[in-house]
Amino acid sequence: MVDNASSQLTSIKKKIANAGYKLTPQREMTLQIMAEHEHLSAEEIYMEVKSRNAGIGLATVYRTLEILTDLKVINKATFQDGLARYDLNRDDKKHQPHHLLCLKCGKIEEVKEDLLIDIEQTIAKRYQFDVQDHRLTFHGVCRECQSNAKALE
Amino acid sequence: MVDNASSQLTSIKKKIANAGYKLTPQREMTLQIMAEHEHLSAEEIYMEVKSRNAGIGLATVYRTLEILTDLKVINKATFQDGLARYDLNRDDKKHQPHHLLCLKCGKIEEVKEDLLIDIEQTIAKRYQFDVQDHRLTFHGVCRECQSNAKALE
DNA sequence: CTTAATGCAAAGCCTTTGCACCAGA
DNA sequence: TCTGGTGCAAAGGCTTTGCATTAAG
Repeated sequence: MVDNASSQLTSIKKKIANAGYKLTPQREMTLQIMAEHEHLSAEEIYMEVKSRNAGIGLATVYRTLEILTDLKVINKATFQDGLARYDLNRDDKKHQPHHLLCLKCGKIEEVKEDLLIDIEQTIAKRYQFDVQDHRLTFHGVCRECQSNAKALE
Repeated sequence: MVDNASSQLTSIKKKIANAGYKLTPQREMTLQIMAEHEHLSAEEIYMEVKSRNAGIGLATVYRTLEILTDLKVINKATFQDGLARYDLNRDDKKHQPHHLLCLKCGKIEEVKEDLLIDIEQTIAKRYQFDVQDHRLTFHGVCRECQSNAKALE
Protein backbone atom coordinates (compact mmCIF):
# COMPACT_ATOMS: atom_id res chain seq x y z
CA MET A 1 0.00 0.00 0.00
CA VAL A 2 2.59 2.46 1.12
CA ASP A 3 4.81 1.28 -1.66
CA ASN A 4 2.05 1.76 -4.17
CA ALA A 5 1.45 5.25 -2.95
CA SER A 6 5.08 6.24 -3.03
CA SER A 7 5.65 4.69 -6.44
CA GLN A 8 2.65 6.60 -7.67
CA LEU A 9 4.16 9.82 -6.36
CA THR A 10 7.45 8.97 -8.03
CA SER A 11 5.78 8.54 -11.39
CA ILE A 12 3.86 11.78 -10.94
CA LYS A 13 7.08 13.60 -10.21
CA LYS A 14 8.57 12.23 -13.40
CA LYS A 15 5.53 13.43 -15.27
CA ILE A 16 6.01 16.91 -13.86
CA ALA A 17 9.66 16.97 -14.87
CA ASN A 18 8.92 15.60 -18.32
CA ALA A 19 6.36 18.32 -18.87
CA GLY A 20 9.14 20.83 -18.23
CA TYR A 21 8.04 21.93 -14.79
CA LYS A 22 10.44 22.24 -11.91
CA LEU A 23 10.15 19.95 -8.94
CA THR A 24 10.02 22.35 -6.03
CA PRO A 25 9.64 21.45 -2.34
CA GLN A 26 6.22 23.14 -2.41
CA ARG A 27 5.03 20.92 -5.21
CA GLU A 28 6.37 17.80 -3.56
CA MET A 29 4.73 18.74 -0.30
CA THR A 30 1.41 19.38 -2.01
CA LEU A 31 1.55 15.98 -3.69
CA GLN A 32 2.53 14.27 -0.46
CA ILE A 33 -0.44 15.74 1.34
CA MET A 34 -2.83 14.95 -1.46
CA ALA A 35 -1.67 11.35 -1.33
CA GLU A 36 -2.67 11.23 2.33
CA HIS A 37 -6.06 12.95 2.15
CA GLU A 38 -9.11 13.07 -0.09
CA HIS A 39 -11.29 15.97 -1.21
CA LEU A 40 -8.94 18.68 -0.03
CA SER A 41 -9.59 22.30 -0.77
CA ALA A 42 -6.76 24.66 -1.65
CA GLU A 43 -7.05 26.25 1.77
CA GLU A 44 -6.82 22.88 3.50
CA ILE A 45 -3.68 21.95 1.61
CA TYR A 46 -2.21 25.33 2.47
CA MET A 47 -2.94 24.88 6.19
CA GLU A 48 -1.62 21.33 6.16
CA VAL A 49 1.68 22.38 4.61
CA LYS A 50 2.11 25.12 7.16
CA SER A 51 1.27 22.77 10.01
CA ARG A 52 4.28 20.74 8.95
CA ASN A 53 6.44 23.79 9.39
CA ALA A 54 7.02 24.10 5.68
CA GLY A 55 6.54 27.39 3.94
CA ILE A 56 4.08 27.90 1.12
CA GLY A 57 1.78 30.63 -0.16
CA LEU A 58 -1.86 30.10 -0.94
CA ALA A 59 -1.24 31.39 -4.45
CA THR A 60 1.39 28.72 -4.94
CA VAL A 61 -1.06 26.06 -3.88
CA TYR A 62 -3.54 27.27 -6.48
CA ARG A 63 -0.86 27.43 -9.15
CA THR A 64 0.33 23.93 -8.30
CA LEU A 65 -3.21 22.58 -8.37
CA GLU A 66 -3.75 24.15 -11.78
CA ILE A 67 -0.66 22.50 -13.19
CA LEU A 68 -1.55 19.13 -11.72
CA THR A 69 -5.06 19.41 -13.12
CA ASP A 70 -3.68 20.21 -16.55
CA LEU A 71 -1.42 17.18 -16.32
CA LYS A 72 -4.51 15.17 -15.35
CA VAL A 73 -2.68 14.02 -12.26
CA ILE A 74 -5.48 15.29 -10.06
CA ASN A 75 -9.19 15.99 -10.42
CA LYS A 76 -10.92 19.19 -9.51
CA ALA A 77 -14.50 18.93 -8.29
CA THR A 78 -16.73 21.84 -7.37
CA PHE A 79 -19.66 21.19 -5.10
CA GLN A 80 -22.67 23.32 -4.29
CA ASP A 81 -20.86 25.36 -1.70
CA GLY A 82 -18.76 26.73 -4.55
CA LEU A 83 -15.55 25.43 -3.01
CA ALA A 84 -13.26 23.52 -5.34
CA ARG A 85 -11.85 20.28 -3.97
CA TYR A 86 -9.05 18.21 -5.38
CA ASP A 87 -8.14 14.53 -5.52
CA LEU A 88 -5.24 12.54 -6.78
CA ASN A 89 -6.20 10.50 -9.80
CA ARG A 90 -5.87 6.99 -8.38
CA ASP A 91 -4.95 4.27 -10.85
CA ASP A 92 -5.57 5.06 -14.48
CA LYS A 93 -9.17 6.00 -14.03
CA LYS A 94 -10.21 8.25 -16.84
CA HIS A 95 -13.44 9.17 -15.15
CA GLN A 96 -14.23 11.28 -12.17
CA PRO A 97 -15.50 9.17 -9.25
CA HIS A 98 -19.01 9.71 -7.92
CA HIS A 99 -19.60 11.43 -4.63
CA LEU A 100 -22.04 11.15 -1.77
CA LEU A 101 -22.60 14.46 -0.05
CA CYS A 102 -24.28 14.29 3.35
CA LEU A 103 -26.73 17.15 3.80
CA LYS A 104 -26.52 16.89 7.60
CA CYS A 105 -22.82 16.78 8.37
CA GLY A 106 -21.36 17.86 5.03
CA LYS A 107 -19.10 14.84 4.75
CA ILE A 108 -18.18 13.64 1.28
CA GLU A 109 -17.82 9.95 0.56
CA GLU A 110 -16.43 8.49 -2.60
CA VAL A 111 -18.05 5.81 -4.72
CA LYS A 112 -15.33 3.58 -6.05
CA GLU A 113 -17.19 1.97 -8.94
CA ASP A 114 -18.27 3.60 -12.15
CA LEU A 115 -22.02 3.08 -12.26
CA LEU A 116 -22.66 5.20 -15.31
CA ILE A 117 -21.27 3.10 -18.12
CA ASP A 118 -24.67 1.95 -19.39
CA ILE A 119 -26.19 5.36 -18.95
CA GLU A 120 -23.43 7.00 -20.92
CA GLN A 121 -24.22 4.73 -23.83
CA THR A 122 -27.87 5.65 -23.57
CA ILE A 123 -26.97 9.32 -23.61
CA ALA A 124 -24.62 8.90 -26.53
CA LYS A 125 -27.32 7.18 -28.56
CA ARG A 126 -30.33 9.20 -27.56
CA TYR A 127 -28.74 12.64 -27.67
CA GLN A 128 -25.93 11.97 -30.10
CA PHE A 129 -23.62 13.40 -27.49
CA ASP A 130 -20.02 12.20 -27.39
CA VAL A 131 -19.58 11.62 -23.67
CA GLN A 132 -16.04 12.06 -22.40
CA ASP A 133 -16.47 12.41 -18.66
CA HIS A 134 -19.07 12.97 -15.99
CA ARG A 135 -19.73 14.52 -12.60
CA LEU A 136 -22.18 12.74 -10.37
CA THR A 137 -22.99 13.65 -6.80
CA PHE A 138 -25.78 12.24 -4.69
CA HIS A 139 -27.25 14.40 -1.98
CA GLY A 140 -28.69 12.69 1.04
CA VAL A 141 -28.00 11.49 4.55
CA CYS A 142 -25.00 9.34 5.41
CA ARG A 143 -25.12 6.27 7.56
CA GLU A 144 -23.83 7.94 10.72
CA CYS A 145 -26.32 10.78 10.51
CA GLN A 146 -29.11 8.27 10.01
CA SER A 147 -28.05 6.46 13.19
CA ASN A 148 -27.78 9.69 15.10
CA ALA A 149 -31.25 10.71 14.01
CA LYS A 150 -32.65 7.36 15.16
CA ALA A 151 -30.89 7.62 18.49
CA LEU A 152 -32.70 10.88 19.15
CA GLU A 153 -36.16 9.48 18.53
CA MET B 1 -47.96 25.47 -24.65
CA VAL B 2 -48.20 29.14 -23.91
CA ASP B 3 -51.21 28.36 -21.77
CA ASN B 4 -49.26 25.76 -19.89
CA ALA B 5 -46.46 28.16 -19.25
CA SER B 6 -48.71 30.94 -18.06
CA SER B 7 -50.78 28.63 -15.89
CA GLN B 8 -47.56 27.38 -14.38
CA LEU B 9 -46.55 30.94 -13.60
CA THR B 10 -49.94 31.57 -12.06
CA SER B 11 -49.58 28.63 -9.74
CA ILE B 12 -46.08 29.67 -8.80
CA LYS B 13 -47.33 33.12 -7.93
CA LYS B 14 -49.96 31.58 -5.69
CA LYS B 15 -47.27 29.56 -4.03
CA ILE B 16 -45.28 32.71 -3.36
CA ALA B 17 -48.27 34.44 -1.86
CA ASN B 18 -49.21 31.42 0.23
CA ALA B 19 -45.72 31.29 1.63
CA GLY B 20 -46.26 34.84 2.86
CA TYR B 21 -44.06 36.57 0.31
CA LYS B 22 -45.19 39.65 -1.56
CA LEU B 23 -45.71 39.54 -5.26
CA THR B 24 -43.58 42.40 -6.52
CA PRO B 25 -43.04 43.45 -10.14
CA GLN B 26 -39.40 42.40 -9.80
CA ARG B 27 -40.37 38.90 -8.77
CA GLU B 28 -42.93 38.60 -11.54
CA MET B 29 -40.42 39.80 -14.08
CA THR B 30 -37.82 37.35 -12.88
CA LEU B 31 -40.30 34.48 -13.17
CA GLN B 32 -41.43 35.61 -16.60
CA ILE B 33 -37.88 35.62 -17.87
CA MET B 34 -37.07 32.28 -16.32
CA ALA B 35 -40.11 30.82 -18.06
CA GLU B 36 -38.64 31.96 -21.38
CA HIS B 37 -35.04 30.84 -20.94
CA GLU B 38 -33.08 27.95 -19.48
CA HIS B 39 -29.89 27.88 -17.44
CA LEU B 40 -29.82 31.57 -16.67
CA SER B 41 -27.29 33.05 -14.31
CA ALA B 42 -28.26 35.80 -11.89
CA GLU B 43 -26.37 38.30 -14.00
CA GLU B 44 -28.22 37.22 -17.15
CA ILE B 45 -31.59 37.63 -15.49
CA TYR B 46 -30.54 41.03 -14.23
CA MET B 47 -29.48 42.15 -17.72
CA GLU B 48 -32.63 40.77 -19.29
CA VAL B 49 -34.87 42.64 -16.87
CA LYS B 50 -33.03 45.87 -17.55
CA SER B 51 -33.21 45.31 -21.31
CA ARG B 52 -36.98 45.38 -20.93
CA ASN B 53 -36.73 48.78 -19.37
CA ALA B 54 -37.75 47.51 -15.99
CA GLY B 55 -35.77 48.37 -12.91
CA ILE B 56 -34.14 45.79 -10.69
CA GLY B 57 -31.00 45.45 -8.61
CA LEU B 58 -28.64 42.51 -8.87
CA ALA B 59 -29.07 41.93 -5.14
CA THR B 60 -32.80 41.63 -5.63
CA VAL B 61 -32.27 39.02 -8.31
CA TYR B 62 -30.17 36.98 -5.93
CA ARG B 63 -32.69 37.37 -3.14
CA THR B 64 -35.54 36.35 -5.43
CA LEU B 65 -33.62 33.34 -6.66
CA GLU B 66 -32.96 32.29 -3.10
CA ILE B 67 -36.62 32.45 -2.20
CA LEU B 68 -37.65 30.55 -5.31
CA THR B 69 -35.05 27.91 -4.60
CA ASP B 70 -36.34 27.54 -1.05
CA LEU B 71 -39.86 27.14 -2.40
CA LYS B 72 -38.46 24.52 -4.76
CA VAL B 73 -39.95 26.44 -7.64
CA ILE B 74 -36.57 26.63 -9.32
CA ASN B 75 -33.35 24.63 -9.29
CA LYS B 76 -29.90 26.00 -8.72
CA ALA B 77 -27.03 24.26 -10.50
CA THR B 78 -23.37 25.12 -10.21
CA PHE B 79 -21.06 24.04 -12.99
CA GLN B 80 -17.28 23.93 -13.17
CA ASP B 81 -16.96 27.61 -13.99
CA GLY B 82 -18.29 28.28 -10.51
CA LEU B 83 -21.23 30.23 -11.87
CA ALA B 84 -24.64 29.31 -10.48
CA ARG B 85 -27.40 28.84 -13.03
CA TYR B 86 -31.11 28.56 -12.40
CA ASP B 87 -34.04 26.76 -13.99
CA LEU B 88 -37.74 26.68 -13.44
CA ASN B 89 -38.82 23.34 -12.04
CA ARG B 90 -40.91 22.00 -14.89
CA ASP B 91 -43.72 19.65 -13.88
CA ASP B 92 -43.48 18.13 -10.42
CA LYS B 93 -40.05 16.75 -10.82
CA LYS B 94 -38.46 16.29 -7.44
CA HIS B 95 -35.03 15.65 -8.87
CA GLN B 96 -32.58 17.87 -10.59
CA PRO B 97 -32.40 17.10 -14.32
CA HIS B 98 -29.16 15.86 -15.83
CA HIS B 99 -27.03 18.09 -18.01
CA LEU B 100 -24.87 17.70 -21.06
CA LEU B 101 -22.05 20.21 -21.11
CA CYS B 102 -20.29 20.62 -24.44
CA LEU B 103 -16.56 21.09 -23.97
CA LYS B 104 -16.20 22.78 -27.35
CA CYS B 105 -18.96 25.38 -27.44
CA GLY B 106 -19.95 25.48 -23.78
CA LYS B 107 -23.61 24.86 -24.50
CA ILE B 108 -25.68 23.10 -21.87
CA GLU B 109 -28.38 20.66 -22.87
CA GLU B 110 -30.91 19.16 -20.55
CA VAL B 111 -31.75 15.50 -20.23
CA LYS B 112 -35.44 15.18 -19.62
CA GLU B 113 -35.56 11.68 -18.16
CA ASP B 114 -34.29 10.54 -14.82
CA LEU B 115 -31.80 7.81 -15.63
CA LEU B 116 -30.53 7.34 -12.11
CA ILE B 117 -33.39 5.60 -10.38
CA ASP B 118 -31.77 2.17 -10.39
CA ILE B 119 -28.40 3.54 -9.49
CA GLU B 120 -29.82 5.41 -6.52
CA GLN B 121 -31.15 2.16 -5.18
CA THR B 122 -27.77 0.55 -5.64
CA ILE B 123 -26.16 3.39 -3.75
CA ALA B 124 -28.72 3.27 -0.97
CA LYS B 125 -28.12 -0.43 -0.48
CA ARG B 126 -24.39 -0.60 -0.96
CA TYR B 127 -23.43 2.51 0.98
CA GLN B 128 -26.42 2.75 3.33
CA PHE B 129 -26.81 6.28 2.10
CA ASP B 130 -30.29 7.82 2.09
CA VAL B 131 -30.32 9.46 -1.34
CA GLN B 132 -32.52 12.53 -1.62
CA ASP B 133 -31.32 14.18 -4.80
CA HIS B 134 -28.51 14.14 -7.32
CA ARG B 135 -26.43 16.26 -9.67
CA LEU B 136 -25.29 14.65 -12.86
CA THR B 137 -23.47 16.37 -15.68
CA PHE B 138 -21.87 14.70 -18.66
CA HIS B 139 -18.91 16.39 -20.29
CA GLY B 140 -18.35 15.78 -23.96
CA VAL B 141 -19.03 17.06 -27.44
CA CYS B 142 -22.50 17.97 -28.63
CA ARG B 143 -23.98 16.96 -31.95
CA GLU B 144 -23.33 20.26 -33.70
CA CYS B 145 -19.70 20.40 -32.67
CA GLN B 146 -19.24 16.82 -33.87
CA SER B 147 -20.63 17.81 -37.27
CA ASN B 148 -18.46 20.88 -37.42
CA ALA B 149 -15.39 18.83 -36.61
CA LYS B 150 -16.23 16.38 -39.39
CA ALA B 151 -16.80 19.17 -41.88
CA LEU B 152 -13.26 20.37 -41.28
CA GLU B 153 -11.63 17.03 -42.01
C1' DC C 1 23.46 31.35 -15.26
C1' DT C 2 18.54 31.59 -16.92
C1' DT C 3 14.16 31.23 -16.49
C1' DA C 4 10.55 29.45 -14.10
C1' DA C 5 8.58 29.44 -9.35
C1' DT C 6 7.51 31.64 -5.07
C1' DG C 7 5.23 34.81 -1.76
C1' DC C 8 2.93 38.67 -0.77
C1' DA C 9 -0.51 41.90 -1.58
C1' DA C 10 -3.70 43.70 -4.63
C1' DA C 11 -7.30 42.89 -7.72
C1' DG C 12 -11.24 40.04 -9.74
C1' DC C 13 -15.46 37.42 -9.68
C1' DC C 14 -19.66 36.00 -7.93
C1' DT C 15 -22.59 36.44 -4.10
C1' DT C 16 -24.29 38.26 0.33
C1' DT C 17 -25.32 41.89 3.65
C1' DG C 18 -26.40 46.54 5.91
C1' DC C 19 -29.27 50.18 5.75
C1' DA C 20 -32.35 53.87 4.44
C1' DC C 21 -36.23 54.28 1.56
C1' DC C 22 -40.36 52.36 -0.78
C1' DA C 23 -44.49 49.83 -1.66
C1' DG C 24 -47.40 45.47 -1.49
C1' DA C 25 -51.21 43.52 1.27
C1' DT D 1 -50.47 51.32 8.23
C1' DC D 2 -46.93 47.84 8.83
C1' DT D 3 -43.74 44.87 7.53
C1' DG D 4 -41.33 42.99 4.10
C1' DG D 5 -38.92 44.30 -0.34
C1' DT D 6 -35.82 47.12 -2.99
C1' DG D 7 -31.56 49.33 -4.48
C1' DC D 8 -27.25 50.82 -3.73
C1' DA D 9 -22.83 50.30 -2.05
C1' DA D 10 -19.87 47.97 0.90
C1' DA D 11 -18.13 43.70 2.47
C1' DG D 12 -17.22 38.56 2.00
C1' DG D 13 -15.34 34.27 0.16
C1' DC D 14 -12.66 31.94 -3.16
C1' DT D 15 -9.39 32.39 -6.78
C1' DT D 16 -6.18 34.80 -9.90
C1' DT D 17 -2.60 38.08 -11.05
C1' DG D 18 1.42 41.54 -10.84
C1' DC D 19 5.83 42.03 -9.41
C1' DA D 20 10.16 41.75 -7.07
C1' DT D 21 12.84 38.01 -5.12
C1' DT D 22 14.46 33.24 -4.96
C1' DA D 23 15.98 28.88 -6.47
C1' DA D 24 15.69 24.63 -9.65
C1' DG D 25 17.89 22.69 -13.59
